[in-house]
Amino acid sequence: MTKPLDDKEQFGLRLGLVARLWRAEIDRRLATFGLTESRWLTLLHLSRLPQAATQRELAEAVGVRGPTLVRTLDRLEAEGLIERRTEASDRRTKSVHLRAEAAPVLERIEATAAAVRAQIFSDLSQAEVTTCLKVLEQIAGKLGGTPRAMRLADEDR
Amino acid sequence: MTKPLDDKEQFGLRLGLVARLWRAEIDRRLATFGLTESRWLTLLHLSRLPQAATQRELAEAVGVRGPTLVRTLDRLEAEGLIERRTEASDRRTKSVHLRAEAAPVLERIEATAAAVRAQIFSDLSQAEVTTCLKVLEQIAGKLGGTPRAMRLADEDR
DNA sequence: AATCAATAGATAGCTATGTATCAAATAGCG
DNA sequence: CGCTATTTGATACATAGCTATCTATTGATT
Repeated sequence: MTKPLDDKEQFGLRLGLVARLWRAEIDRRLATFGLTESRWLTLLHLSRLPQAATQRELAEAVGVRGPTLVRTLDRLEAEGLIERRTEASDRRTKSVHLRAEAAPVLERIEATAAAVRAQIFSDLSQAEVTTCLKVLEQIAGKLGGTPRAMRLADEDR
Repeated sequence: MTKPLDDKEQFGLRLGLVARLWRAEIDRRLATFGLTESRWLTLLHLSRLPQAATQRELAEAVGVRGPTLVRTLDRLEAEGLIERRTEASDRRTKSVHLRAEAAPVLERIEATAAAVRAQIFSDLSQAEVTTCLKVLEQIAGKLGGTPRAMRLADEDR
């Protein structure tokens, strides 16, 4: 009949579900501002990267592939929040810049992200969060996908 | 270039990233069998639900919305792995059944899932996994109620 | 200098997820 | 009985992820 799943058997499914729920919650809260996860995440990373970051660097920071970022940037550019500039030093690259119009949007993003975190972590200890994060990082390592942020430090290969 | 985000700020991004990596690993391993996550996950739940489960029940178990399941079932049905039957008792509903052709596929799925788990959890203690799972459960609870699939799993303990 | 390999970004096509909406069937209420 | 609300599954459309492939540019080798 129905066989119960142990902790490890449940893990993958639960992980996928929580990731989807989290995304949906953010989408719901930021929808009135015309923002979805891919957009706000891109803006947030952009605001925290050094100026004149290239699309490739930004894609690594966000954790998506090039083509995915291209479409996200297309939208953000159409909305007037960012702009792409061709650099003289290497005309293949385009640096991505926040426009002034993005400032209030970023404020809203920061506030919303903080509110969601407050809701999500209210009953969890720092130790639990840290342990869970460590588990996630180790899993990422096993899956050949070292988080992009860490690979940026390496810079070789 | 380092990430100026603390543990909790990183959490959502890391969660989404690991969920995507996990899915990609499964996709890679099962691709030669014409299976993607949505398909094998659906088959797996179907094999663990009581016979004559309706599409609605199956969607809740898998953790997706109706339209998503409809399309997954369309493919599985086209591949001859499942069949939909209209029930006389309520002609709105359709019960979903595994066909005999699905048996070897399910065997393959179970074996692959076990192999992936072995790879992923090899360096993690049971305590860490349990803590992480507990965190995920609490987050799921905060985010719009307990996921239905989990309630089903919990019920048969 | 010319040629070939590598890199950055863009495009196309696939899969998959979601919301909104629809038709059909059922259930409930007057 | 007849009207309305609810439920079930299907469809349409939008967002977003991926790989494969294309163009332009750069770099390296001969």
